[in-house]
This record gives sequence, structure tokens and C-alpha cells, in this order.
Amino acid sequence: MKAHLTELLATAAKTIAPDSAELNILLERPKSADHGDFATNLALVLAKPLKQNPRAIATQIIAALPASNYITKTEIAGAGFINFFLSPQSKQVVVKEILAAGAKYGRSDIGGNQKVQVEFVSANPTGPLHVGHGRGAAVGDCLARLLDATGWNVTREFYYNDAGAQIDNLTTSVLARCKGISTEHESFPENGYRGEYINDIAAAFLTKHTVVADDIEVTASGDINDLESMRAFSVAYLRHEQDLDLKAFQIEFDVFSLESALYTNGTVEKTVQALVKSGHTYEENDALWLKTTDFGDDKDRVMRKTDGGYTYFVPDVAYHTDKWNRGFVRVINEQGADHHSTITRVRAGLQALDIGIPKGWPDYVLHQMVTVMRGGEEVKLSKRAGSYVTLRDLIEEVGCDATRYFLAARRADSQLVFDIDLARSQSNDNPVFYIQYAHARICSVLSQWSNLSQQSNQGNAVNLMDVDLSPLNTPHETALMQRLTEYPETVVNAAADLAPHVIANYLKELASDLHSYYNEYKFLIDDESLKLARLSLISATQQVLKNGLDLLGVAAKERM
RNA sequence: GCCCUCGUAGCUCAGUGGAUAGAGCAUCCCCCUCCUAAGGGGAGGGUCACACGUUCGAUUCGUGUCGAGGGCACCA
Repeated sequence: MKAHLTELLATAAKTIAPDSAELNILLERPKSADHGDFATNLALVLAKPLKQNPRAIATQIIAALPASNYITKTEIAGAGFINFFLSPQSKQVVVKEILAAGAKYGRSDIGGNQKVQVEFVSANPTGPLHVGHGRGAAVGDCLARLLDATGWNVTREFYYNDAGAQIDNLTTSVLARCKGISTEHESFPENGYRGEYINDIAAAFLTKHTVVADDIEVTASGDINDLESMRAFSVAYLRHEQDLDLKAFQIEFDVFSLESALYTNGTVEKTVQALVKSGHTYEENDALWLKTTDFGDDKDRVMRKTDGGYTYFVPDVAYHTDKWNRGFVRVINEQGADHHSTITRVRAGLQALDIGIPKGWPDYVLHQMVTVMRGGEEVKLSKRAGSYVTLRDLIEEVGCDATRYFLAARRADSQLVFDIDLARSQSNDNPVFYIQYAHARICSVLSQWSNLSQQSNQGNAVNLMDVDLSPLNTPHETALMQRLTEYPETVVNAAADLAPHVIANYLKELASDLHSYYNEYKFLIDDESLKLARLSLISATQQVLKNGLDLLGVAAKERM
């Protein structure tokens, strides 16, 4: 319908003002139902080039539009908006469309099955996942689901920084605990990790435990002089811990990449050589520099330090060449806002290599800080981790669904307050329960209808897809159908903006429409045709609620 | 000092180059003989941080100021 109207308007515009190609003509869904189902600013933008009153232009435009069965009324409003009102029949179509499409309603093939990678979480294996990682996990997973729903071929990837100084730090912390040094004692490493989990690792190491993580299996030597074993064991132990955190959060990855592998398989060295060959590097003060200023950075960056080690962004550039070589036309890195500084450097490094990587590749979605509140006070401590609130603490306290919803329901680039009391509450204060309740209510009505039908032994079961929908014409029903119609474009917009919170907001409004409808009308009534029409509508609503909740990774409960 | 993000109702947050800026909570009022009241309806509550600019029109775009968070190392 929108495409149809847009085409008509474009034709009309050409007829009226042939030279005005650059006009910003909009065809929008007005905020208020009083303004119809679609509205256009066409007459307003034509006012200037034509030097005419917008309302007079609008009159001409309307006269030029052909009659349509779908449009019951066209009016001029306000300064010169043209509002279109659709017929009830044209709105009812969506119900059958949804029931026919089922889980596919809202999905599209815009992505053309192209390869996209979403890298997210990517925590250092130095401790359990915290709330910030949780936000990354929730947002990243939803992004992957959104891209999948819009026809992309998605790979979810987790990158382990298992090669840097923080790992040395971890190893010395475990060593100190193996020796029985208290975290309070002055000989405990100054920047060491002090959480209780370090004790667990030390104990497991000394008793020669075996841990399994993803594709690796490591058995501790139990020898405190064997730092290599201690390092490998500690990393594997924490990767396993993080695997459990992710499992509790119901998040799965397709690929785990290791930073250490980039060194051992020579990718880092090859990348450095290629950069040197590119001519964008120079030696100064015994260090190797990359001229990132050639690519928009405000100063050049060191690649190889005087001690011979590489700075952080070098393996990162190497990692991204690896991503590019794996054929990802699009890469989205979901990270904390503290990664902001690496964006320019990584992109500059990739541009310097001159291997055909587009300028803005890869994409970044950075999320801001999460503050956790309980009883009106900020929660900062976790016994297990020693300092921060762990993801597992949250999941155990408020459940997986609520945690995922709350962490994904806000724009990534704004700071987030996670209210534990709110997430736990089982009332309409809590949007998760509000949405799930709407779904459960529909399930309840439909199952009672199904039971009643069986009892009355009506013979052939009624298929809600074949129902006459013409009785659906109250404001509640119209509003609900309108909302259902908007679902596919909502998914497309959310995916285009890499903004999962758009889905969360949509679902809240759809649930609100449903609760409102539910409260106003009865469904299991004597008027057979009205009953079936209403049941079709709520059945379609149930489907869309489920499809939307799936995008957030939240369960569509059948009862509460 | 420089860069990035944010600043919308008492609180938590949506939203938008256009029409009267929305929702939930909180406050107040109303609705269960009836399929989940875990719900619904209504009232009050706003200088869209501030200033200037662009525009027919700015809360939205631009610049500056203020405030919050993050980033500015041969750290990761």
C-alpha cells in the first residue's frame, strides 16, 4: 500500500512540478489516528518551488489521484498535509497474512543471504562475565537475530584476548593463591585479580583437575613452578566458566577465535609485513609507527613498542583481515564504549593494507555503562568476582528472560540503569511480564475455545484462516490490526539501525493494544461469526508477539 | 585541554524536520456475578538542559555553553 501511494505521489509531483526532483517527499504513518492511515507533506514541500499556497496545491494533487477501493477518504489538514484513510477491508487482510505466514511473518530477504558476522561479548578470560558483558551479549545476540530475520547469513563470533598482559596478571594471581598468599597481603600482585574464583582455580590446579572449554581440554600439572601449565589451565578454566555464563543466558556462538592463534599461525607477522610494504609505516625512536593520520586519525600510532611487543590494535587489524578473508561483506562489532578508541586505528590499519576493504568496515555498536540498582541503592559487589556484579548473579536473581529484555530494551548508546526490583516484579510495572502475559492470555482463550469445540463435538474443526473478518471494525480492533501491519517494517527498521530496543518497544505497545482489547470485549460468545473473527485476530496477535519475543530471545509463555 | 555518546514528566525511558511531544512507575479517581484484575479506563504532571543559527516550520539539523558517562599512553 505504501509503495503504491508513494508511486502515485511521485507521478503527481512530476506532473505538477516537473523540475523539482530533490524534494524530500514523505509518506508517513501519522502519530494520531485522526490524521488517517497515511499522510504526506508533498503539498508543503511543493509550496516553495511553485510559489503557491500549500492547501491549494493539495487540492490539485487530490484531484489528480485516481479513485481506489482501498482508500475511503482523502483530506487536506493543517498547513497542507494530505491524509489518506484506508478502508476496514484493507486493514483486515493482515490477519490472514499473519496466520498464513506464521513464524515467517515479519521476516524478509533484504540481506540477500550475504555473509555477516556479529562479534560480541569477547570478554578477556580473566574472570566471570559481568553485567556489561551481559548487555553486550543481549544486544549482540538480538542483532544477530534481527539480521537473520532480514535475510542475512549470520555468524556469531566470540574473540578471546588470551595473549596479553592481563593473562600474565591472571597467572600470577593464581600462582599467589597457590602459594597461599592472601589477597590482602602486600606480596599479592598489585594489579592481581582478587575474586573468589581465583581460589577455585588455584585449588583445581593443585589437585590436577581437567577442564573442557569449547574445543579444548586442559589438565593441570599441579606443579606451581610450571607457569605455562598454570596459564593454560587458568584460561581454559575461565573460558569454561564463561561458557556456563553464556549457557545460562541462552546464548550460543558459531565461532570462538583466539588472539593467541593469530600469533602462532603467523597472521600478525604477515599483517605487519604487509603494512610495512604498504608504505604507511615508519621507524622512530626504536619503535614502528603506523601513519594512521593518513586515514583520519589525529596522530600516528605505535605498532611495535621498543620492547619488541605489538600494541593492542595490531593483532586486532590482523584479526579483521582474517574476518575479511573469510568472506564477511559485513562485520558488526558489539563492544563496550571503552573500545571507542580502537575504531579509527583498526579501520586505518585495514585501509593501509589496501586490499579492497570499504572505508567504514567494520561496523561498531558500542554500548554504554550499566548501573545495577536494588532497593534504591547501587549494587557494586559480587563475592564470586570480588568487585563487579556478575551476569550469573543477575540471571539467578531475576531470570534469563527479564535479564535479556532489560539489557536489550534500551538504546545501546545510552547509559542503562538495571533495576533488580523492577525486573523481579510480576506485574505491569515489568514490561517483560506485561508482554508475556498478553501472549499467555491469548493462549488461554484459544485453548478454552478448543476445549469447548471438542466438547460440543462440532465435527470439522474450524480453521481460523478461513474466517470472515468483516465483523472486525471497532476502534480497538482497527488499532490492533494497524499495529500488526506495522510489525514487518518495524523489524526492517530495527535491523537497519542495528537497534534491538525498537522491537522491545513495539512489543510493549502491541501488548498494550491486546490488553486493552481483551478488557473491552469477550471472545467466547454466542455470535459465531463475530467470535471466529475475534479469535482470528487474537490468534494473529499471538503469532506476532511470539515472533517479536523470538527476536529478543525471550520466551513466549503459554501461561504465567 | 581534545574526541565520542547521552541530557525529553518527580522516577525509568520511547519518539520526531511538521499537526495537541508519548508510555510505564509514582499521585488521585473509576472498572471483576463474566474466558488470567499479573488487566483496563480516566485525571494531573513538560521552557524536549541552555543560547544562538539554518528552515515556511526545530525538541529533531548546525555551532557554542553547562551537566553525566566513556575515550584520549611505546595499556589492553
